[in-house]
Amino acid sequence: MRAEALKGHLDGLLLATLENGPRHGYAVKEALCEATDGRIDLPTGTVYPALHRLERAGLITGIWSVVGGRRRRTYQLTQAGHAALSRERTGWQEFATAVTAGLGTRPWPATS
Amino acid sequence: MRAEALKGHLDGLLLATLENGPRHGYAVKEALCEATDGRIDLPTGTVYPALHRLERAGLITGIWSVVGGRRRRTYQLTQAGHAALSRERTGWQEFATAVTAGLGTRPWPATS
DNA sequence: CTCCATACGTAGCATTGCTACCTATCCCGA
DNA sequence: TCGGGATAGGTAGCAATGCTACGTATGGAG
Repeated sequence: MRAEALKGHLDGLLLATLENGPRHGYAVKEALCEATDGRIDLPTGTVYPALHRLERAGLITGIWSVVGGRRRRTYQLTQAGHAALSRERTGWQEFATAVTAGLGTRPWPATS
Repeated sequence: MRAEALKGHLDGLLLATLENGPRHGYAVKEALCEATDGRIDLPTGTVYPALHRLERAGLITGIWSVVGGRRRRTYQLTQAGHAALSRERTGWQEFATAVTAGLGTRPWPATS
C-alpha cells in the first residue's frame, strides 16, 4: 500500500480500534494491523503522534498505568470521539463512492 | 468532503479522466466533477499543478493549441500513464478494502 | 460595459504520515 | 550469561500534497 494513501483517513481508523473498549497505544497499532489482515501495519512513529493529536483534539482521553514493569497509556473514546468516529465513517463512505466513481471502476468489490 | 481526504488519490482520478481520449486541463477538472456528480470539484489551483506533476513524471504529455482565442494545453496519457492508472486502480481497491475493514463498516455500499 | 465562464498559472501554507532515532523492560534461546 | 526480539513509549525533522489566494487573459451574455 502506498504510504501517503492513508493521509486524512488515519484518525478514523484509530478511533475505530477504541470503539469496543479502551486500549493502550501499542495495542491500538496491533488491533488495526489485525483488523486489516496486516494491510495497515503502522510504524510507532505514526501511531503515537496521532494519538497525541486525537487527545489534544478531545476525541480520546488517556491514563497512565504500569503493567509488568512497563508504563502504558490507556486511551478511550470520549463522547466527541464517538461522534467523530461516526462522522469519519459516513465521510469515508462518501469519499469512497466518489473516488470509485471517478476512477471508473466497478462499484464494489470487483473481487470476482 | 473533507479537503485533505483526497491526498494521495488525486493522480489516479486525473489520469482516469484522460483514459478515453485527450483533454485540456480545464476539461479534466470538469470531467472529474461530472463523473463524481459534483462530489469532487477541484479548485484550479489543485488541478494545474497536479497536471504539471503528472507531466514531469512522464504519465501524460501536453501540447499547446489555441481555440477561440484561448490557449489550451491538451493532455493525453502516455504508455506509462496507462500503466500507472491501472496500478492506481488496483491500489485503490486494496486501500479501500483495508480502510473499510479497519473502520468496521459494511463491505459495501451500506446504502441499504 | 460589466460580469461570468473559460483557461492557464504561481506562491506560500498547513497538514500529515513517515523515517530514523532514542529509552526502557521482559523473556526466550544460545 | 548474554544478545536479541517483542513490548511500550517517545521525539525531531522531512517530504509530499492539496488548498487558499492571488494574477492574467479572452469571449460572450446581459
